[in-house]
Amino acid sequence: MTISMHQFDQAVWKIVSSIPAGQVMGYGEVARAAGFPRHARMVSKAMGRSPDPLPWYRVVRSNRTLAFEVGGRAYNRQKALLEAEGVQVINGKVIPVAVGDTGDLDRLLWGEDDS
DNA sequence: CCCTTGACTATCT
DNA sequence: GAGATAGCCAAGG
Repeated sequence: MTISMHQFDQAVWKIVSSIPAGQVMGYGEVARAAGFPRHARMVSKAMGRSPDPLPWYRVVRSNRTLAFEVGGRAYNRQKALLEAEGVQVINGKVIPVAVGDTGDLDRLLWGEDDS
């Protein structure tokens, strides 16, 4: 018989729900962890098919950016949820809690400018 | 069966 | 670092 994507879905749900708060995973990472490399695009569909709410907002692109258009509705929702867990999101880019202070970054995060 | 879509990724310019 | 290009793979029309 055919091995349906059911397996994939279950694996994805399990992995995504296991992502600790304040941490994020890439779509490709999730797919790989689920045992289905190169199925990054399917991860989103699998999450959408989940019967239970998942921390979908902890899943980002491989380059650590949000998958939605900056400023978009879904984007703002994901950004808010992430920041509620201490994860900074600047212009679509996700910054982990343990961010190195380089001064430049400091200014970026605090939105400071010359005076 | 062919073509389009998409919450993607890697590589090159 | 940003934009373009190619590869990827399942689902739906």
